[in-house]
Amino acid sequence: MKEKQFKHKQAWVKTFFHARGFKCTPQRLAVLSVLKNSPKHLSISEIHSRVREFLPKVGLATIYRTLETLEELGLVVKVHLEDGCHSYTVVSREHGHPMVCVRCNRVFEFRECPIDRMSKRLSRKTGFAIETHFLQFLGKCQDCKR
Amino acid sequence: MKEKQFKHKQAWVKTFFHARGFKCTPQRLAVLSVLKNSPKHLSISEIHSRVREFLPKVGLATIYRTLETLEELGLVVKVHLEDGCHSYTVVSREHGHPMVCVRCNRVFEFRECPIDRMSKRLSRKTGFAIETHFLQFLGKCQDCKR
DNA sequence: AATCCAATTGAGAATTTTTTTCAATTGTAA
DNA sequence: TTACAATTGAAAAAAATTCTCAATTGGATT
Ligand SMILES: [Zn+2]
Ligand SMILES: [Zn+2]
Ligand SMILES: [Zn+2]
Ligand SMILES: [Zn+2]
Repeated sequence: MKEKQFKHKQAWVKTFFHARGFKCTPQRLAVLSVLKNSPKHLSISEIHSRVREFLPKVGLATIYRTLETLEELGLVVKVHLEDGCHSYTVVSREHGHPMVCVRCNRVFEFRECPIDRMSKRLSRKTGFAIETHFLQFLGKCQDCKR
Repeated sequence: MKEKQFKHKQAWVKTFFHARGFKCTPQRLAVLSVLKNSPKHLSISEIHSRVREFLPKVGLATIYRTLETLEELGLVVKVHLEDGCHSYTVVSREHGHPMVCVRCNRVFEFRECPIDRMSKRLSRKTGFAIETHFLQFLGKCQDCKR
């Protein structure tokens, strides 16, 4: 059951890569899988060491390259924190925004966008043509509250 | 007139530093002034070289330390971009959000916060206690549109 | 105005992070 | 299977950031 779901996902990813002209390599699948299986955002070196558990000879440069690719494909995003913006998390395909727990580092996704609806108003008001926005919430998750 | 305003601002900053237990040094004033006088966001090394026009012997480490301080004091913020989060801009004291032009790099400030009002709803809905949020708009300014 | 002291700085070294290079490997289309 | 462009690993190079420590300095106190 779990395995079937896994295979299904893998297949989907494979198609996804091919449709965009990228090869489906074990390294890319591993990085994606590591991120998908982590409730917390992960730094580059955390990703590296976790990937190495599966593929022991993967180099750090490959992690950098892979994350760049996955980010470009919209499968992962950088997590922006007070002390730097060097960790990553997966995102669903729909436009949503990460809520990051500053205590346990878990990332939840808020699957709404409060910005969309106000974009036009902002444009009208300021003359600025918004193309994209970065929105991220920092706080405490249900478990870490209080 | 302009000079008077400048002096006034300087004095204000001095008080601001002192009230928070920081010294008012030429280096800090220079970094702040460089950022205030730049309509565009600036990278660390851009800041460094501009500061050096006034104070030729300032070291790069001082720029790092100063930016950390100014950020902590809420006088400047990091600008987050697709390809990294390594440049800075000044912000007004009120809570607002930067609109960054991806063409000319100028930063405008949207002096409203669309998030405040929805924070409670989000909390109620998700159980997540928002402490801060990070919102930034990317797009084209009036001059760079079309 | 002179003194004192903790905070800050400059210089450079050290460390860490990121990018580059290139030969070897490997997905994938044919 | 074969062929080839894309991708990778390994190592070096480059860039970014932090650290150390003696010297300096802002500002409080006299
Ligand atoms: Zn938590
Ligand atoms: Zn959004
Ligand atoms: Zn960032
Ligand atoms: Zn512009």
